[in-house]
Amino acid sequence: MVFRMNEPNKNPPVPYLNPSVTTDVVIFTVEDGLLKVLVALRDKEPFKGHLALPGGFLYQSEVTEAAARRILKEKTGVANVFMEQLCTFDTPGRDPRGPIFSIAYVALIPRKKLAIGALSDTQQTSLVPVHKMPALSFDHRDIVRYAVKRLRAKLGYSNIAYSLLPEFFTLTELQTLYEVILGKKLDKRNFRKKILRLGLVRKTGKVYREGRQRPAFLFRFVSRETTTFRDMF
Amino acid sequence: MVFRMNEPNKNPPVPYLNPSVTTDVVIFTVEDGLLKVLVALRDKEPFKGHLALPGGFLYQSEVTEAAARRILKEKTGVANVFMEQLCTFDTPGRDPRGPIFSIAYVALIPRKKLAIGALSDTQQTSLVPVHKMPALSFDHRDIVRYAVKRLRAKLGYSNIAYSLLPEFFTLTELQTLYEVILGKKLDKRNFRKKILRLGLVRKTGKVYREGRQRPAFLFRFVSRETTTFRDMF
DNA sequence: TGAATAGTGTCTTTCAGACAATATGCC
DNA sequence: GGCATATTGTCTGAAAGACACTATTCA
Repeated sequence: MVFRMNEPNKNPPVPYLNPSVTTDVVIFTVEDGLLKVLVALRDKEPFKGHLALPGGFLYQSEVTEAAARRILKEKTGVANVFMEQLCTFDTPGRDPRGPIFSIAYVALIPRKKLAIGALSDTQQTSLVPVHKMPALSFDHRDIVRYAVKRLRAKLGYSNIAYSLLPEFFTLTELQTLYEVILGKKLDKRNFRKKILRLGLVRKTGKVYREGRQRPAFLFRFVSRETTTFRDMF
Repeated sequence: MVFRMNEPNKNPPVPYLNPSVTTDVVIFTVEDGLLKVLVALRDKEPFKGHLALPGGFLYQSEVTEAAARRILKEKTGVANVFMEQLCTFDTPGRDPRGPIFSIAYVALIPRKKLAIGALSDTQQTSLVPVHKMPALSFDHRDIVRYAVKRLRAKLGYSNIAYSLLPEFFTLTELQTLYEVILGKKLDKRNFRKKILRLGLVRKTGKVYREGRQRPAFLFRFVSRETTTFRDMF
């Protein structure tokens, strides 16, 4: 049986700090050509009715990554996606209830994998573009800003983008994804040179036909293993 | 008054997980041309008598960076040095007492700033080279390995090295520091080209005279502000 | 054959890496 | 003048960035 963690100790049995720990997840996806983050309306105090990152306290014997994956599943219906630890936030005053640490995670999910229901009003969740991030509860805006920085940085030297694409994709699709995440246009020839030199993707024999134009070759990532947070450097 | 955090809840008043949180600090310094980390003999169970990173539970109302700085002060007598958050480690089983998270920090200290007493036998601390890291308690060896990775990576694009140098230094001193941290020799001309192009250091009018050879110009970092963990990308 | 997107090559600049001779101050 | 270290430049290859035309398929 699983128990939900209690509210932070207001009257702890001993006069020591047992800081409460929450996990918050920055869930990235791409929709309508924009990099978006999933935010939810809080149904409890503090900040009831305000937007925040999905998150919550840890279950019994739960580690933070498991908690992050559970939250991800609850909010999006998705499992088995790329996720890594971002950072731990413990700035004093970040939670009005007292010292509560947030161990933040980052997840990347293709838009079409997100269950429609997960974004319905009943779930009180929505996707907001990172360039128009509204005010968020706690220090969640800082967390998102930091997550965006790291996502953009990792894009340049890792295969992190595979998480947002189907197994087979065209180089145009890949480039568009990069442009959306980086927030700027890229030169088609230079992009292809760089991507192919990195050796992360490989051309398959398949082609993609849509519309009446020339078909595009489909590529795939050589490896779907993504470096985890501990390999980041 | 400050209270020390208790041992992790063995019989918690409520059946929820309030994970205990410790802070561990990877304290880097350079000695005898080697990059070294400060480790201490544990005086308590678990792993009593074994080597571990300096660390401990949080005091009442203490945030992790404050705890890390307190631990740093206790072990080395040093304050006001560069320190940044590394990562949070919560692998199940990392602590035999149960789920105890470690929020790891990295600090850089010039060897001569380390109080001699801090390294005496009474303190049970010693400096060990990173390339000969002995077995450490908990998962501290992983933490050190990750810290080294990050230190080396940041060296290439940040002014993090300033923490290990006096305000004024020669380019030869700077190069030697880089060589020690990276664990390899660098070409003098290429190093100077790169460092000067980065724009992190600036030549001062001063010169450094020692021995009977040509004096060297002294440089200083343009800024002693180091990007913090949240600006890392 | 026209529409629409796919695919490709060159030039320039910058940077990394290999490589050695000259400059300066002190004794 | 000799010693010891400081300082400096060139060449080559790799990669980034600017830039425009040809290729292919289908309607």
